[in-house]
Amino acid sequence: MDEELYLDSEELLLDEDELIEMAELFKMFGDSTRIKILCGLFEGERCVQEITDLTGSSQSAVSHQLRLLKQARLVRSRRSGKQIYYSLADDHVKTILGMAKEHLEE
Amino acid sequence: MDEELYLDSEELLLDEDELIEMAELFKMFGDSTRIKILCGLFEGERCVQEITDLTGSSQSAVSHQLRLLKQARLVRSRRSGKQIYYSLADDHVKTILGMAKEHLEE
DNA sequence: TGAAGATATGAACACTCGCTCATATATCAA
DNA sequence: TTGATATATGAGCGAGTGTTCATATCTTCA
Repeated sequence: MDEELYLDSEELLLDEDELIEMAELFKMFGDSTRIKILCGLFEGERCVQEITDLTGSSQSAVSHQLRLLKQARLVRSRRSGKQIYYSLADDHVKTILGMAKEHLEE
Repeated sequence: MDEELYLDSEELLLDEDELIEMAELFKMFGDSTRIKILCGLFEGERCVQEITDLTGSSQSAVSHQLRLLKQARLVRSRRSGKQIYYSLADDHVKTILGMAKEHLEE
């Protein structure tokens, strides 16, 4: 059994659980609606209605996706009156998307 | 129509095509078999048989995944006799996986 | 309390994905 | 050429995904 994979000089080790966790994380970035949402939050928090307008998807679709993004701890939410405001949970989101852009530009 | 999304101070702009391209890229990372394969190539090129042993998947499954990774330009291949050796096409792969690991460790 | 607005949720459906199984292709050695 | 080894490929299947539609929940205001 290869329970752990030794990866490189940077000591990147992954066991079976981390592997699955990592795949789950990347799945979140693997949909253009979700990327739109995440990019829409780059400049700061936005309520669902704003995000819906931004992405051009339906309110329901956006809400379902926001739930997934929240479960993956990529976004946070806070209620203010009738609206719920979402924001990026982590600066790594920006970094990861930026890295991907660089890759695609080659 | 929001044909372009202005994203942040780092000038990350994405049009509709780039958005889809980026989602396609991340989909490649969204499966633990493929991550295993990519990680297995961190230290250098390996032939299909080695990769198959490394991942614990079937030869056929690995071959299918390698084809996808190649289409996504994440790996290259070269033949040497009966074997075909695969290697990472890009150092960004390491960087992206490393970034994800950092994110998960928080 | 009741109506209206904002968001979330569940069911259903079409579509995609990753696997297996069988088979094809390619290369080498005898 | 024949057989053996290495890899690729196509069909088919079960599981998962993203959307829509209808409806539920939560909040404010009158």
